[in-house]
This record gives sequence, C-alpha cells and structure tokens, in this order.
Amino acid sequence: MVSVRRRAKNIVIQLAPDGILAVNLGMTGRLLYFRNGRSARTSHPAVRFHLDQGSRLIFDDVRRFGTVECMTDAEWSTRDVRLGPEPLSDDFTPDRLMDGLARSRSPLRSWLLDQRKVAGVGNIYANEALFLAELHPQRSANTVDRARAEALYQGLRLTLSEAVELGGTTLRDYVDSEGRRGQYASNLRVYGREGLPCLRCQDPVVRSVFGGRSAFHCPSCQPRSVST
DNA sequence: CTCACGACCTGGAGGC
DNA sequence: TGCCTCCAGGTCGTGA
Repeated sequence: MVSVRRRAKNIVIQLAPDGILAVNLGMTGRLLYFRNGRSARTSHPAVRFHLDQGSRLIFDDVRRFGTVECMTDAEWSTRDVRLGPEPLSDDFTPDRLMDGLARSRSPLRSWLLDQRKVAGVGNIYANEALFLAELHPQRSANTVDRARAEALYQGLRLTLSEAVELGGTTLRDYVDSEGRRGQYASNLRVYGREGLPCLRCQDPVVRSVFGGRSAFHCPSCQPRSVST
C-alpha cells in the first residue's frame, strides 16, 4: 500500500507499482483496522486483508450494498473522470454549479445525489444544503437563479466541511477505521426532524418521499414555487 | 440523452 | 413472546 485517498464516496487505496483498491461503503459498510493480534470484533465480515505484523483490515457490511474492487490505475481513471467535481475543491465554483443546474430538469435533491453532477453528496447532506439555501428539494434544477445557486454552493460547502470536521454522521451503523462514530447527527438542521420546529421559523418540518427516499424541508422557508 | 422507479440486502424499531 | 410493517447513510439497470 502506498497511499489512501478519497474520491466521491470511494475510499481509494493506491497499491504499488500499479493498482487500486476502491472501497464503497454503501449504506452500512465499515472498513475496520485491527492492530497486531487485536481481536477483530466484526458483525458481518465480508473481506479480510492480512497486513504486516499480524494487523488486519476488514471490510464489514450488514446489508451488503458496499463493494471492494481491485483494478488498474487506468481503469480507475476512466471511472474517476465520470464523477463530478469535489464540492470542497477549488474546481467547484458557483459558476460551475449554476451551469450544471441549468442543464437539468431533475428535482434538486435528485440532482445533488447524482455522482456525475457533484461527487460525494448523499441524502443527508443534500437535504441539509437545500435547507441552508432555502430551496425546495423537489424544485427543478433549471429553475434556480444565480443568487440561489450561490446560496446552494455555500450550503454544500458549509454542510460538508462541518460534517467532515465532526467525523461524519452516524445514524446507526457508520464508524471510521478505528471504530469511532461520526458526531454530526446532533448538528443536523433538517434531516430527520419531521414534525419538529424549523430552526429558522419554527414551522414544523415536513417529510416527503420521492426517488425512493425521504426528503425533509420547511414548507415556509423552502417554498416549492419559483416565485417568492 | 434524461428521468423515474424498482431491485438489491439485512436488521432494528414500533404496533398489535 | 412473536409476527407484521416500515424504515435505513447507495448504486445500478430498466424502460418510458
């Protein structure tokens, strides 16, 4: 192993002299590291890597939606280029976001979940960013004006940087390689708060389902209509 | 091409 | 206690 990095929702492990191990945790996957001989407490181990001096790296996944793939650097590159920009990187700009939104009639929440448009945004952070930008999750992407696109850009950057700072969001299963849970769940502004007061206006948060998953929004702060 | 929807899996929570 | 239904952090294939 030479290095470990992240691209979108993939943990990218660079092997030498050529080769990539790409791990996608799916919804319940965990990549757990156990030092030399430490007993490996795993619930649903799927892949075990035996490393130097008795330490192990174990991919554990209850729902088996996660994947571990081995490929060449070239194969990884062809996949990499199909992914959208990293929202916390310099090549993600309000202009680029605005251009992407303008080309699509998808609901905003669906658009944000599409890894080809923006990389690494999941359902929780899509909902959070839309709340910060005061945009309705089902509003068509191409109806967003420049000012709102800027707000969504800032919302994405703020949400993701805060969440990274706190080690991510653990609703139930997620832990990092040392077994630590993410601490961002208690900082969520709208996700999972159905019926609870909006943090801006106190009106109750509404849950809806489209695209097969839950969306949360404040009907007052995030109106569906384009006007207002 | 874009978009909506179902499928893939398992287990925890809550209702009766 | 047990059975049933609903729900879940993601991604991919199909078909309109």
